[in-house]
Amino acid sequence: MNLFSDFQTRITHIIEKLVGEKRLPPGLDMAKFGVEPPRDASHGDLSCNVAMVFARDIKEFYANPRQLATEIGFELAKMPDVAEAEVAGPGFINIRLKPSAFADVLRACLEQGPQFGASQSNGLKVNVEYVSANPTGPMHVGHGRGAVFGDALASLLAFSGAAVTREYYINDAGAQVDVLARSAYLRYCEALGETISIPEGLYPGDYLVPVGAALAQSHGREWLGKPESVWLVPVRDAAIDAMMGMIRSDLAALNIRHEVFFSERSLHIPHNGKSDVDIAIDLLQAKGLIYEGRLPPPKGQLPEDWEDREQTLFKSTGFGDDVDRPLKKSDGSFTYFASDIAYHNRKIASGFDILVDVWGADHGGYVKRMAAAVSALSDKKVELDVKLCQLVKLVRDGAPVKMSKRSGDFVTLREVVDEVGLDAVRFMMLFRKNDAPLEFDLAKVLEQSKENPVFYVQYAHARAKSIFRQAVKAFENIDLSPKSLANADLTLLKDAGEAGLMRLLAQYPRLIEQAAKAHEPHRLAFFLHDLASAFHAHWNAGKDSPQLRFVNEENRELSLARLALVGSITQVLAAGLDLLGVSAPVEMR
RNA sequence: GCACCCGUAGCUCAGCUGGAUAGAGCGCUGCCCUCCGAAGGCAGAGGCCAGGGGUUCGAAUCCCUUCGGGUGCGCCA
Repeated sequence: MNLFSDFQTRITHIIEKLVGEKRLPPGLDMAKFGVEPPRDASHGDLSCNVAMVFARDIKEFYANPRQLATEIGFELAKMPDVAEAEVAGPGFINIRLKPSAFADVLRACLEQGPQFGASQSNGLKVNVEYVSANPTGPMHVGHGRGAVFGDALASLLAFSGAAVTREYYINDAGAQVDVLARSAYLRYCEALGETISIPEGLYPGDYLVPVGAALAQSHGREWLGKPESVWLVPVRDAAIDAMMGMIRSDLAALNIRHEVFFSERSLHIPHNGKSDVDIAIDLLQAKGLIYEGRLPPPKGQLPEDWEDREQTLFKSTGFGDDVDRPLKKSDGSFTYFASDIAYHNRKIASGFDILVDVWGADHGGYVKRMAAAVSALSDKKVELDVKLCQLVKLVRDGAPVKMSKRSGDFVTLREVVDEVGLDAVRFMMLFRKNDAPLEFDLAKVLEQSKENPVFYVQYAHARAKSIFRQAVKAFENIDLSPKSLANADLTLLKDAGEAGLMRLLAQYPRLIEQAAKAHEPHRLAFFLHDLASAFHAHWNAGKDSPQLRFVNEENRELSLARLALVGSITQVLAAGLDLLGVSAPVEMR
C-alpha cells in the first residue's frame, strides 16, 4: 500500500468530478501534480500541490489556487481516514491522517512482509547492462562500483514491477584481446622453461601465469617458437575464457549474477550471410542515416597521425549528437561503435522498452552517440539511460592506496571484498550518488561506530531483533508472529517518536517507486540510514523516559502494539538491505 | 577550442525530477548509562546553495552566461 499514490488517485477523482460538473476545464494533465511528504512534520502527513500546478488553467473558475484547494480539501476531509485537510501557503493542501491510517500501514507491512512496497507488474521490459569489464584481467574497485550499482538498480526495478534482464557485454573483440593473447603466450613459454621479459604494452600481471601453465599442460611444446598466426586464436580464446571465469567468480563474491553474458565477437559472425553488425548497419542505411563523408579534425590539439579521409559515417547529429560518427576504421574493419550499435539493436529487437547502460565516467563522451543510435534504431520508441559511475578513491585511514593497472600491481576488487566483506563494499558503493566521486576507506567501513553507515544501519536491525528477544523473556507465551502483531491494538501508539517512525514506514513504498523511476538506488540506502537514525533516537528516548520503552512488563497490550511497530521497522530494514544486496544481521556480537 | 559531469555548513555529502523556515554525519561547545545493546542519543554554534541574469504563484533544482574542478574529443574498448 502506498498512501501517496492512493491519495493521488483520490484527488484525481475529485478533480474529474469537478470537471464533470463543469466547475473545472477539461484536459487537465493529472500527471503534473504530486502528493508528497511535507518537509516539516507540523504540516501534516501528506501534502498536495494540485491547486497551484493548475493555477493557470483554473483562472476562469476560481479566483486563486487557494479557492480550489479549499474545495478539494473539503472533499478530502469527508473521507473516513482523514483527520483534517487544510489549505496553507499559496495553495498547498495539507492532509493529516487519523491514527487508523497508520495502523493500516503497519498491518500491511507485517502481513506483506518482504513484499511490502513492491509493485504489481507494470508490463515494462527493462534491460540493465552493467560491469562489462574487459576480459583482460581481474576487476578493480571502479568496476565494483558499477557492478553493485547495476545489480541494486536491477533489483529495485524488478521489485517495482518491471521484467528485468541483467546483462554483461563481453568485449572479446578488437585489439586488446590480441594483446591479452600475446601476454598469455609469453606465460605459456615461461611455463615451458623459457626466460621471458614482458614488453611495454602487454599485460604484466601474474594472473596470466596459471593461464600459461594450463596451456603448457594441455598443448605441450606445440606452439613454442611458432608464428602468431598459429597460436593467437586458440591462446586468445583460452585466455578470454580464463579471464571471464575469474571475473564471474569475482562477481559471485559480491553476490552478483547476470542472466546474459553477451559476446561482442558474436556480433561479427555471419548467420545466413549476414552478421548482426551488417543487419544493424543495413537498418540505418534503409533509414537514410549512413553516408560517406569527411569529418573536421578535432579542435585544439591535432592528433599526430591525423589524416583527412572519406569514411562511413552515421548521421548521429540528427539525434542530438555533436558530430557524425565513423563506423569503419581505416583498415576497413568496423569500429567499436558499430559493434555497439549492433548490440543495442539486438536488445531493441528483443522487445525491451527501456535500456539502462552502466558505464564508468570516463566513457561520458560516448553517451550522446549511443543514445542517438538507440533513438534512430528504435524510431525513438526505446529509451536509453546511461548511468555513469564516477571513480572510486581507495584509501586506508585517509591515506590513498595506489592503483596502477599498467604495472600489474593494483588492488583488485576481490582483495577488497576479501578484506572488508561484501556488505561493506556493497553498502558503501551505494551510499553515494552514482555521478559523485566516492572515497572508500578500508579502515572506516570496518569500524563499529555510527560513523560507519553500514554498521549503523545493520546495528539498528540487530537492535530491533534484540527487543524481540527481550519481549520473549518479559512475557510468557507471547506470540510475536507478524499475524499476531497485526492484531494488536495499534491505536495505542500515540507518542510523537512512534508517529514519526510510522510516517517514515509509510513513505517506504513511495521511496522505492521514485528511486526505481529515477534509476537511483542510493536513495534507498539513504532512506534506510534515516530510518535507522529515527529508530536509534526513539530507542534512546526510552532510556530517558521508561514509559516509552518498547517492552513494558506491566502493559502487555501496549507492548504488543509497540512490538508491531518494531516488527515493521525490522521488516523494512531487512527488505531494504536485501534489495541492496546487504545482509541484515540478527545480532552484531 | 567543443561536449558531458560536478560546485550546498570548516570537512565529507543528502536534498524525494519546481514546493513551504535548505538537512545529516564528522569536527567544535555543553549534556544523557543502578534502566529494552552508550557499538547509541539530546542540545547549541555554523549558509549570498560558486557569481550574475532569466522563466513563474514558487528556483539549490529548469534556461542563458561567467568563474572554478573533473572526464573525454577519427583509425582504444
